[in-house]
Amino acid sequence: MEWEKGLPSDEDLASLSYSLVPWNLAMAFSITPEKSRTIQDANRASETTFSTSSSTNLGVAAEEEDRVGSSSPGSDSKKQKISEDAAGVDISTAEEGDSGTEDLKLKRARLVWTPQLHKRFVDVVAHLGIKNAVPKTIMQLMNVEGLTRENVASHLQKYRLYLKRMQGLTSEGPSSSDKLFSSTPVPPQSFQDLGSGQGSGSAGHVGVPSMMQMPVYAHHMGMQGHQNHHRGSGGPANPYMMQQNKFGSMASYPPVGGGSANEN
DNA sequence: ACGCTAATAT
DNA sequence: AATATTAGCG
Repeated sequence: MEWEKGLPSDEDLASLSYSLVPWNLAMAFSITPEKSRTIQDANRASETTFSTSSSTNLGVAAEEEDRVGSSSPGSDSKKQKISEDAAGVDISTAEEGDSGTEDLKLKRARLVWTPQLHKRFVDVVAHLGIKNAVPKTIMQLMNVEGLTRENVASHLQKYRLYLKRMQGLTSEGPSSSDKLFSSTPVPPQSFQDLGSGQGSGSAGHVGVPSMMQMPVYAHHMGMQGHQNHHRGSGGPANPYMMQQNKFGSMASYPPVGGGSANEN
C-alpha cells in the first residue's frame, strides 16, 4: 500500500545480520563500531505516511491520557508532509507523579518491538546460538539503549514459544497472529533443542520450516497512540540519537565499551 | 544473580 | 494483543 514505500527494503534491513565479528574478539581489540542505537532507529522507518502513533513515535509507547474536553474530531490536522521531527524524538518516559523525566529509575514506557528491533533481536539470537542466547547476553549484543534484560527476557520467552509452536506444523502458515515473528526468517539453529515433547512420531530432528514471509508490519489501525508532548524541562531519561542504520557492508556491530545503555 | 517456564497483571 | 511482572524452581 502506501506506507510500504517509506520503509527500508527487506534487504536493507537484512544486511545487518551477517558478518559479525566474534564479539569477544572484537572486544579484545577494543573496536567500537557503533554507538548504541536508540530504540528509535527502528521506528522512524516510515514517516512519509503517517504521523500517528507509529511514525513520529519512537519505539516506545507512553501511557497517555488525553482527556481534553471532548474534541476528538480534530484528528486531521496533519496528514502527509511530515518529514522532520527526526531529532525531536523522545522515549517519553511515562510521566505522572512528580519529577517526571528523571533519569534511570523511573518506570520506562512499554517497549514496542518494532520489526526492526525484532530483527536485531533475531540476528543476535541467531549469532549467539542456542546456548548463549540468554537475556543478558542478547541485551548486551543488541546494544539498544534503554533496553533492559527483562525486556529481552520477556520477548525471548514469547519468541521461543513461537518457534516451538511452529514445529511439527511444517506446512502451516502462521496464524494471523505472530505477525512480528512470522516476518522474520527463522534462525537455523534457534531451535533444535526446544522442548520437543510435542512431536507425534517425527521428533527426530528439525528441519527448518520455511515459513512464508508475509509483509507484516504491525499497524494498529485504531487510533491509540498519541503524540508526545514534550516536557519543557529536562530531557527524557535517555540520550537519544537516532540514525537510520545504513551499513552496506559493515563487518561487525557489537557494542562494547562506551555504550553503556543500561547498567544495573 | 541469572535463567527458565508458566501464570498472571497491566 | 503486546508487554511486564511474579512465582517457583534449578
